[in-house]
Amino acid sequence: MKIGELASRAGVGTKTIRYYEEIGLIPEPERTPNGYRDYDEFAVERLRFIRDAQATGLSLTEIASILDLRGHGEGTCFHVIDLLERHIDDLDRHLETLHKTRDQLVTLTERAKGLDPEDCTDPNRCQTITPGINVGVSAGMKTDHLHVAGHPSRF
Amino acid sequence: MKIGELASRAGVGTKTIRYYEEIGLIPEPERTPNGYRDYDEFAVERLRFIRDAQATGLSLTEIASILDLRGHGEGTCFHVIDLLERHIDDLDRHLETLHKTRDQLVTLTERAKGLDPEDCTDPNRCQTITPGINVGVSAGMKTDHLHVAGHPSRF
DNA sequence: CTTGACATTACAGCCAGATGGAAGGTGTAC
DNA sequence: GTACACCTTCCATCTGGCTGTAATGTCAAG
Repeated sequence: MKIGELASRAGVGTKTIRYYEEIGLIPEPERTPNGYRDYDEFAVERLRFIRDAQATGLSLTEIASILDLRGHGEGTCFHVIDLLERHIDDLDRHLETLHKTRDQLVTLTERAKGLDPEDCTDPNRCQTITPGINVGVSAGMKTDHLHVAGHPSRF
Repeated sequence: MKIGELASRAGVGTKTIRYYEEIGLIPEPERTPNGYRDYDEFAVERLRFIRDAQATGLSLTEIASILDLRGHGEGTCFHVIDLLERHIDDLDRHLETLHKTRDQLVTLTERAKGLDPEDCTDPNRCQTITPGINVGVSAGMKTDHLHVAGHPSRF
């Protein structure tokens, strides 16, 4: 399949695919006689995996090291297993914060809805975030080593 | 409290705080006679909220619009409530993907551990991602409008 | 009265992760 | 045979969110 089809099936742009190839995240595909990239089914899988892994906070570089486990000897294997285990750990903590903050956002929304719309023009009443809203959340949450993909990356 | 104390209490850098002020995410604080920024307790709350909201995938601009609900009239209120509701929705879907992908990463790790280390040098065996690993995951997951903060933002 | 940690501003630079555009080749449908 | 979508490479640019640097000011402790 050509790059355009792969792109639409995997839900990314063609630019992105070429970029991934350039940084070694996906292997160079076969080429048709006219020079067009020619992908197989597996490529769709791989791109989807990349998207999901990215969503968990793995960087493209980390994903590359996971995808490229073969042919690098024990050391790399252990390194990657370690990376994965630490990441899963961080991810679990992140999920916890996420759940808590989600609930906080719900509270915030309820509150915003509960306000009399007329009060919205009153600078003293329609302030959605107030002291106390965060009580019990974010205390001691250390999720620092975990990070998420760059800006235009949508979940 | 001075910027340094606020920074360490909220778990961010002083640069970050000044940057937030610059983009209007936090209000300009009082100044001491010598020109130093002077913050109150509420500022710590606010910064923590920002961190958590950011972790759920809200951009700083979106957070700003939530934080700045007052004094903008009904329209803005409804707009923000809408933003929040859609975001919570997206977040729920994202959490689902995240949980699934987490499990997938666990599987991947188990698999990597199960491989005989000697095979790691064999390009044909130690390929951690293979067709099939993603089966049942990422199908139809559309979390597109949700996005996460820029690159150095750690969870 | 100097050292050292802190603060100030202004502005440049960095990073991941794309994204855009120019200039040109390909291929199929009408 | 020409429109039109789609492909190619190369290179520049954008975005979000910081982060660093320089040049300078403030202030408490020893």
